[in-house]
Amino acid sequence: MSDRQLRALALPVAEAARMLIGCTITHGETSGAIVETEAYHESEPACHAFAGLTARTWPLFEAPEIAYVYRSYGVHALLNVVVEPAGVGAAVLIRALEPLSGIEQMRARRGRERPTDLCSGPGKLTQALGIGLDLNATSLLHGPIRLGPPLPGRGEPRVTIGERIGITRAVELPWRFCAAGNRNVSRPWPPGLVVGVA
DNA sequence: CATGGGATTGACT
DNA sequence: GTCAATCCCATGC
Repeated sequence: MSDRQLRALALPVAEAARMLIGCTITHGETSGAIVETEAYHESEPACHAFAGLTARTWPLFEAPEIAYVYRSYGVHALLNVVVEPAGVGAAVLIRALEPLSGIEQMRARRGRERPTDLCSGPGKLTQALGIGLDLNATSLLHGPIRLGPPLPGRGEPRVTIGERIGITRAVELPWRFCAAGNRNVSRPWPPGLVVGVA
């Protein structure tokens, strides 16, 4: 992570979520570029931290640069980047990656062949990268999971902004960010959902 | 202490 | 389009 990237994690969560588009996630031999994120903040009821400091949510209130990994629907592990200063419950959900390396290992773990089936969803990408609940609250700077800056030569990705997916509360917040036109996003945009491009 | 509900996915009609 | 899997946690009695 560059100094600029590190400072971005202290920004308000929606800003951090947009900055993380294009950054890389690495675990072992597998890695990918982030193409879809969502912001979650303690002030709104879709965020786990809305419930306050509990046995489940405590990592959200730690200093940034650690992972928050939790079990979804009793089945999947979902990966978040904890952001904003310690004491503030906020995190960015990593919803999709563009596979970069270790693709054969991803195929083996996922039981799928097509590259767009490997990391095109928050539960898929943790399976493809071998990220489980045991990595909750671990450092994203020192590993085992590593967060890295965008690949050189790609330029600033165009980012589309819309409403978050799969939630029932605070649905109106425009806190979903996608690399424009990338085929690895978890779901295409329903007509009329896009509210802006950054 | 019982219960309900997901920041999802894949299989199936 | 529908639906089950599966389990931890938050909530409420």
